[in-house]
Amino acid sequence: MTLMGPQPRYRQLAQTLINEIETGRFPVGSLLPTEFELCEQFGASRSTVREAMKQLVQRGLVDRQAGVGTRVRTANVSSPYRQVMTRLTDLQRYSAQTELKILNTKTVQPAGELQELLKSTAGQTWLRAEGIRNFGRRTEPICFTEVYVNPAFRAIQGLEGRALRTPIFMLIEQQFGEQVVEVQQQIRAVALGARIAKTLNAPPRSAALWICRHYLNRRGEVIEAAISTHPGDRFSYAESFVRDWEVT
Amino acid sequence: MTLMGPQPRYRQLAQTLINEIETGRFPVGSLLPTEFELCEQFGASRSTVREAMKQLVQRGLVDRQAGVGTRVRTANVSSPYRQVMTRLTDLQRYSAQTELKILNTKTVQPAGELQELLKSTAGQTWLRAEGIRNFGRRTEPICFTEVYVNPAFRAIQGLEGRALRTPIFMLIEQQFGEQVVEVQQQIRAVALGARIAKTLNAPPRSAALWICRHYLNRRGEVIEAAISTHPGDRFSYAESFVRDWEVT
DNA sequence: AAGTGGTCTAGACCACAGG
DNA sequence: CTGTGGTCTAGACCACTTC
Repeated sequence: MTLMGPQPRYRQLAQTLINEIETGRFPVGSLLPTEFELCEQFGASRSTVREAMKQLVQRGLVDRQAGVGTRVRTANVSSPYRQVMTRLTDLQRYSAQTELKILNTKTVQPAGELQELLKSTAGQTWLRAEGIRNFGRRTEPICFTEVYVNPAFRAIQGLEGRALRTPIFMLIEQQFGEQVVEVQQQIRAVALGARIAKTLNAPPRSAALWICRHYLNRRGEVIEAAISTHPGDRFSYAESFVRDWEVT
Repeated sequence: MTLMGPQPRYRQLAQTLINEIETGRFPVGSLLPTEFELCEQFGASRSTVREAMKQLVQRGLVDRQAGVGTRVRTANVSSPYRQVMTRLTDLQRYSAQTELKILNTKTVQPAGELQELLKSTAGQTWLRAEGIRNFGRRTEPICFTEVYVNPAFRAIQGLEGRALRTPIFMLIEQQFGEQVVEVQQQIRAVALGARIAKTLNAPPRSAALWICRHYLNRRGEVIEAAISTHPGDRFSYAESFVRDWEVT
C-alpha cells in the first residue's frame, strides 16, 4: 500500500509512534516495542526503525538505554507546530568576552529559600562566592554574581583574586571530572537592592535582570548554582530558535 | 584529568573533520570531500561517514545538499565545551495556558527605532495590535503586548475582540501558508512606563521583564514582531539546556 | 545467559543538481 | 548524462542491563 505521501518511511513510522504515544497506547513510563519487534510489525529494516527512534528522541518523547529499552518520557507533543530549538545563546560567548572578578568566598549552610533553590539537604556546607563581571575596558560592571558550589566540589581551586574568563562550572568539570549535562535557567525582573546597587554603582530600586542558572550532572544533582543581577541598562539576553523538524 | 573511553569511529571521524575545518584545510565556503571519497580515505563504510556528517550538521558547521555536496558554513566551533540546547521553553505552553485579549489594532508606518527593530523599509505599512495576556482566572494580567505584523499579512483575520489561545504567528502560518523557521528573542529589564502600568494595574516605575520576539521566514524576513512587558512579580522566564553531544 | 540498544559493514535505488 | 546526498536493506559484533 504505502503511498501515504512524499514522506520517507522513517518519518511515517515516527509519526505513527507519536500518535500512539499521544493516544495512550504507550503510556508515559512504559517501554516501546524493541527495535526488532518494530522491524517485524512495520516490515522495515532496523536502520529505518532506528532513524524513526532518533526522531522521537530528538523531540524528547522517549529515552533510550542499551540493555533496557525505549521508555516513554512524556506524551505532550502539544500541536505538531513549531517545536523550536535554540541553536546559539550567549551562554557560549558570554564568559569568553567578559571577566568575572571574585570578591570573596566563604562556606554556608543553606537554609530556607536558599536550601530549596539549591535542592540541598539540611546541614550540607556549600561554597559561596561573590563577584562582579566586567566587559573589557568598560568602566561599569555588567552584573553582580553569587555562586554556590556543591559541597563535593567546594575544594575548587583558582577562584579567589582572579579575573576569571572561564565559567566556574567548567573549572569544576576540569578539576573533578564531573560533567554538566543540563543547565536550567530562570530569568525575571527585580528591583536592584541597596547593597548590590552600591557595589555596581547603579541606582537603587532601578530595574534589573535577575538570572539564576542551575548546573546539573547526569543524576540531576545541582553541581553549581549562580545568580546574576544585571542593571537593566547594562545587559540584555538574546537567543535564537530554529525550527528543528518539518511539520508533518 | 578526565578519562574518556574510546570514542566510536563516527565521532573520531567527525572530530578529525572539525579539526581540519578549524585549521583551514577546508575553508569556509568550500566543499568537503564526498561521502564516497571519505569512505575511501578513512576506510569506513558510508553509514559511518554519514553519521559523522550528521555531527557536523548538528554543530552547524556544514550544510548538505543532494546533487551539490557538503559545504563549510563556518569554522567557528568556539570551545568544544558545552554546546547546549534548550529542550523545552515556555514558548510552547505559554500560549496554550494563557489568553491574549486584543485591545485595539491599527496600521502604522514604522520610523526611526521601530523601523530598525522591524527591519522595515521606509513607507511600509504594518499592522499594529495591542493586547493584554491573562492566565486563567487570575485577576491581574501577566503582560502588555504590542504586535507588529508584516504588511504582506496585515489582512490577518481573527484578532480583534477575541481571546486568543493561539500564537499570532501560527495564525499567519495557517492563513497565509508562510512558515516561520526562526524565532529571535531578546530579554531585558525595564522600568514600567506610566501607560502600561495603568493598563496592567501595576506600580509605575517598578521593574518589568521586556521580551521582544522576531518571527522570521525562510528568507530571514520579519513576519511578525511582538514586544511583551511583564511586571516583575507576575512572570519569570524559564528554560533548560541539555548537552547535545559529548565532549571529545 | 538472554535481550537491549549502539555501532558498523556492503551493498542498493532514488531525487536532484550540475554540465 | 554523471555524481551528489537521501533513503533503505540484511546482515554482523559489541557493551550493557537484567535475570
